[in-house]
Amino acid sequence: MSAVPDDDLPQDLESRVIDDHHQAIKLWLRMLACTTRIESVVRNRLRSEFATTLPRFDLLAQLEREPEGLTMGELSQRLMVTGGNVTGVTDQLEAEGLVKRTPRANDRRAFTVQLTPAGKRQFRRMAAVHEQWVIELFAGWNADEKTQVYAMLAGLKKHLGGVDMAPPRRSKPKKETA
Amino acid sequence: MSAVPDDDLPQDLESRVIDDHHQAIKLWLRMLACTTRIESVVRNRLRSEFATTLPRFDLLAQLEREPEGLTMGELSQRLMVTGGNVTGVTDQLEAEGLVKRTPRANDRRAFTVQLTPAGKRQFRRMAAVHEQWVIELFAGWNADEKTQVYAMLAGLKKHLGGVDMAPPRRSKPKKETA
DNA sequence: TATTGTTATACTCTATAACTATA
DNA sequence: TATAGTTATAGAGTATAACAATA
Repeated sequence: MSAVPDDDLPQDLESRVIDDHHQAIKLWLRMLACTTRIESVVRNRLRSEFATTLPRFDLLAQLEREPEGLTMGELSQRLMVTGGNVTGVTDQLEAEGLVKRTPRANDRRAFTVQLTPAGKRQFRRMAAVHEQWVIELFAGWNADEKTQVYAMLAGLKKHLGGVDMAPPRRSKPKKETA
Repeated sequence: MSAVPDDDLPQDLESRVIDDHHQAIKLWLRMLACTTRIESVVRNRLRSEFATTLPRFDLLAQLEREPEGLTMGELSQRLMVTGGNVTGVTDQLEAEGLVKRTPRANDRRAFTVQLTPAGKRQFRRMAAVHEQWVIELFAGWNADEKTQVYAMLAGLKKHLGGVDMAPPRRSKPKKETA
């Protein structure tokens, strides 16, 4: 049926490739298949092993590296989600005793959010296991391959930083905000 | 603040790296940052340019490469989502006139789902633009780099096929299902 | 008036499970 | 009894917008 039998797993998103030889698309679909799979394994394991989610884990990770704490706004920026979401996740973590909000002396609108001692312990426990998972998931690559891809991704990431959400003009450029 | 200034974008998920030198974790976070960014650009543009979503686009793509059509169950497998979701997406696309369900002669429980002529036209229009986006997003890599990563990802993907959702036993192996 | 954070709401995406109609 | 598909429901994850308190 398909003119391109490809080489491995047939029944996943990568098979979205039509019958073409378009390098970028094929690369993208394969890369997406890998990250989707890894992310899904991590999410599942975080849920079954620690009854938590990736956004919660990420929030704790941000706090772990800032012992001084962060404001809600700073968390929102770093996690790249809107403020309402940070409020919700923080509420949950605070109810579980893993983080605490402390009013700021100089600006009574803002809080400092920090890990509690229990939060620190819990996060470190999770982070250690999480790292083993990632090591396991990337065992398909040896150290050299990992280093190589890591270096290449730096270039891609830098490029992506300059790409706009809005598509580039395909028809008349129309004076470009004149 | 952070002992590892890293090299580029400071305020995103990659900054989830703590101050360690753990190769696999650093690689994973950088890879995730890239794919998240690309996926988010694609989702946004699909919405703003074509008022559609990635799952809808993916379903159309599956049908486009199978002119004979697919059953709901086959779509479910290929898109790696449960049946109820396929029903929902198919309902929407059918309402928009892009796909059609045809009862099967031999098994009256099942349908053949196919693109309508309008669906074919619409998908091809979207696919062409989508490919340009992906080319633009991967312009940070030259042809050699793309080829190299594509090849390496094959190995990673193959490895991931053998990784279980459940974490490997970390304590007593306990007879391993005897 | 602008900013910090919260609340309310809604939509996408996905899963599970009960259900219908065939087989 | 098993299978194909649907329906109903729930929950994660995210966004927008109106709002309160403070700056």
